[in-house]
Amino acid sequence: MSTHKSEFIQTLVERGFLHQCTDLETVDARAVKEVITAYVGYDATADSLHIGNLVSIMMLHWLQQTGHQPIVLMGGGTTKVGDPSGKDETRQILTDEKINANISSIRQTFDSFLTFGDGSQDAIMVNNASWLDELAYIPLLRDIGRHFTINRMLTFDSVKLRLDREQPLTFLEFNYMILQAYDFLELAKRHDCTLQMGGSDQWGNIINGIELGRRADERELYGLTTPLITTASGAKMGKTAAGAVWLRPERYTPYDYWQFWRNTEDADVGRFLKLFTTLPMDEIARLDALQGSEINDAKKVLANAATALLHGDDAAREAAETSEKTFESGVTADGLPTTDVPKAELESGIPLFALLARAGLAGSNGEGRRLIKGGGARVNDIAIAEETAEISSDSINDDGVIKLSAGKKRHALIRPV
RNA sequence: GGAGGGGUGCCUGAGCGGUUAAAAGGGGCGGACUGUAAAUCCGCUGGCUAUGCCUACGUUGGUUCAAAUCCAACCCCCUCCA
Repeated sequence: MSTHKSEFIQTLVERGFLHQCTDLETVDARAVKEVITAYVGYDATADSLHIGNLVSIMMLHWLQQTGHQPIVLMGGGTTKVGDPSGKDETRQILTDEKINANISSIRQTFDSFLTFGDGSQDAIMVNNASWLDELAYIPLLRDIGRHFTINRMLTFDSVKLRLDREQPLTFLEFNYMILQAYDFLELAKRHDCTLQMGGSDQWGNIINGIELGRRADERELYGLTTPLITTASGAKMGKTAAGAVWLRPERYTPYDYWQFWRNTEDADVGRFLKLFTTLPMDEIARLDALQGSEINDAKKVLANAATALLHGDDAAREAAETSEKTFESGVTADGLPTTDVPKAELESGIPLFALLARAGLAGSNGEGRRLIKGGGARVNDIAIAEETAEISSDSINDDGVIKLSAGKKRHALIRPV
């Protein structure tokens, strides 16, 4: 196989971003001679994106780095309807204020990966509410609906799978692909956007946009998808006990984020370095070749690089230091999550299980008790086995805090105030 | 509109009058082994300062000493027919 002509496609391929493309040769050729404008769409259902979105964010990053223009499309309009994909959970109706607040919070994440501005290669963020809100039903049916045949819509996986499993598919959901197709057409008209990127599950929706572009406006549009990233064990990435791994620090601290990457499975390190860091390929090849416990060094590099990319160099360094102290030197690090407890309360003694719950290491007092019974609870690194043990100010260590641990990895500090 | 089937804990899914805070598996948490990895093995997995109390099997009532289990109405889902 010959290598690709454009830096953009070359980068995507060698780093493992490319799953499918509607016309790789043409996109490759165009990327050589002109600035390509491409977009990825994101829903605004929460105030933060998560690890699952990171692959496409990195792809936008490389798009810009290789000389092209990224568009971040926020689904402000589609979120108002509620994303119909997934199960038939009751959709949360979000208010406009909430959606807009979500969008501005999410925007901050993109500032870490993209350069926004007015230049030809500067990224822009747009909200599909600005056109979807104004759509009128009859004109939409007449101008857009006429280009879709039910016959064809029924062949798309998103629809077909649902029908095959004999699961209900509402008319609303059925229309979702039309709205997304419409987004692509609108972006093509407004911003001369010619490429839509997304996860492999978006393939059908992307195709629809491309077809609509050709039929409604004689535009030549392209689509490109990333593979679904799973861990080597087959688990969907980014689903941890506490829930999703969020990208906003308010939801998921830089320290936890660093730890998330540090705990990558051996088999995933090379792949993740390529996808989630911007380290040069030869450096990654060297790290990927490490064997046995040396792989831990590669994991630290991964954690440092990925955290620095999202949260900045300082935050990454701090997280690395806290981790080093906690796991390798056995020193109490002040970068751990800290809970303030009034001195007076400590004087009179607090049951350990309650303190574990307050520090967030246990979800309830009962869980705290179970943790102690199971032998996973430690105070200042000393295991406590007595379920009703009380902690008082006697436990305050030389650093003026009490260090609590749940298992080997989860630590927190109690600070008397 | 008619005829059937079904709604159980984070998820899947058993139970079909008391011994049921509810089998089993998954997931999660903890322990052992390691390298803050994987695999494996073991324990735990509703809440409550707790030999007890409270809340839970779609909703609301009822039968019963006793109901997730029986009855009624209602809500929701699925299949077939129209």
